[in-house]
Amino acid sequence: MAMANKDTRTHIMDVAQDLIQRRGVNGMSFQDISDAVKIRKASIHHHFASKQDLIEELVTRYRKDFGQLLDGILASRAKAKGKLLRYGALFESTLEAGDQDKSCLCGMLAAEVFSLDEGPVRSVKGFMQDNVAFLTKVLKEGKEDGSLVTRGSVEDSASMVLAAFEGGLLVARADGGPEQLSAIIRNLVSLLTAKS
Amino acid sequence: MAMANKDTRTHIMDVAQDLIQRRGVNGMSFQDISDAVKIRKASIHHHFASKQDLIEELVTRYRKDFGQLLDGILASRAKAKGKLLRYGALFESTLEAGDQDKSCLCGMLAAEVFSLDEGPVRSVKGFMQDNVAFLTKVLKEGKEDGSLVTRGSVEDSASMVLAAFEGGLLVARADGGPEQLSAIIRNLVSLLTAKS
DNA sequence: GACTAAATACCTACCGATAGGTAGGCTAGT
DNA sequence: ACTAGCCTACCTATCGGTAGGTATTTAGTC
Repeated sequence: MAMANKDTRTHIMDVAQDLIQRRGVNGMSFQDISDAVKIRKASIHHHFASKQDLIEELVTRYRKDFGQLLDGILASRAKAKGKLLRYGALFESTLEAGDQDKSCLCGMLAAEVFSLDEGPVRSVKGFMQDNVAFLTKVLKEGKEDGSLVTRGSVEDSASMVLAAFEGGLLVARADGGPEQLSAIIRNLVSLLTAKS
Repeated sequence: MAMANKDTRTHIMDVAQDLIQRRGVNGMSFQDISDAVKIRKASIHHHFASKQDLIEELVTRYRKDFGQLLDGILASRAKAKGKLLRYGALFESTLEAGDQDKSCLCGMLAAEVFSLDEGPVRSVKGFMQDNVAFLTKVLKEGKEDGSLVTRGSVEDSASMVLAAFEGGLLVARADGGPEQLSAIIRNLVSLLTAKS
């Protein structure tokens, strides 16, 4: 049939994403994928023409999946503060998974952005903008229902929250572990919570 | 005499640090250094036995230099909020320098922490702890003189500020540029400022 | 001051390992 | 007969690192 073997293809993508989230783009090689998927290195090229193509599909999928999670949070009945905590839990679950050493895919790619082709770079930027847009909605909502407070422009606050959570992942992974990330998230959400 | 040619040695370190801040550890090669310093690749090994040795010296120097800047801020007559802004300016100046594409050295190394030997990892952790310790002092001071407010433990707040600034560098470099970083810093400092 | 010994700072030439990628063949299902 | 999916075998480029040589400078001794 016309479509590729979805299992192997997805397997390759899953393994590659995992490797990038742990070691970064330049720390991940086709040989690593080959070893994990138990397929010859050359066979990977049957599914993905080049490394950059693989990365592009990876970040596109990640952005889409993450976007759906954000939409789910937006559509939930939770109050704005609850939405913010659920958003934070996405970052926490990334670090808590497996060997507690994974970062956000787009956070890693953002660090190594100059090793990326135009396509992936656009998608990484898009991911950041998606997150800022999401957070802007949540913070606005919280301002209106009186559960959250911000200073300055709401968009800037949204950028700040994204930066804190992405940076939290970075700092916690290198130093304090999942507890530090949780503490960071709790601390910022608390700071954004309106006094009762 | 007994000491190495300081000029070349320092030149290598400067170039290597620059490359890592732009492209990351695994995106920097001895050949890149060779091209920039105009020295044969093999000659780099005369000054640094291995890549990890070079990285180790790099991060040690960075941590020391950054620590002196932090001490300078602590010793200044500025109020706590002013110290926080001066601290933020350190991150801003990193991104604003040159082609506006440099990140914090330790932020980059934190992302690629699993490509590092034990020595460099310890130093990166130490850098994070230095920064949290510094921020804890500043935030405590601000709490006492009434210029800053925090919620929860001051240490957690310090972690959060570090995460936000490191993450701001990451996000801004990939997407919104120096203006986004400045907005993030301003926004968080404003959020931490006591109402007058 | 002249001669020697050693160390410094670089060089050319090379190493094995690995990087991403290509060519072409085999096999099984449509 | 065709194609999807995987294979072996191989390519060139580059990686970090090594071996060994050559000037040049420094230090010590007569």
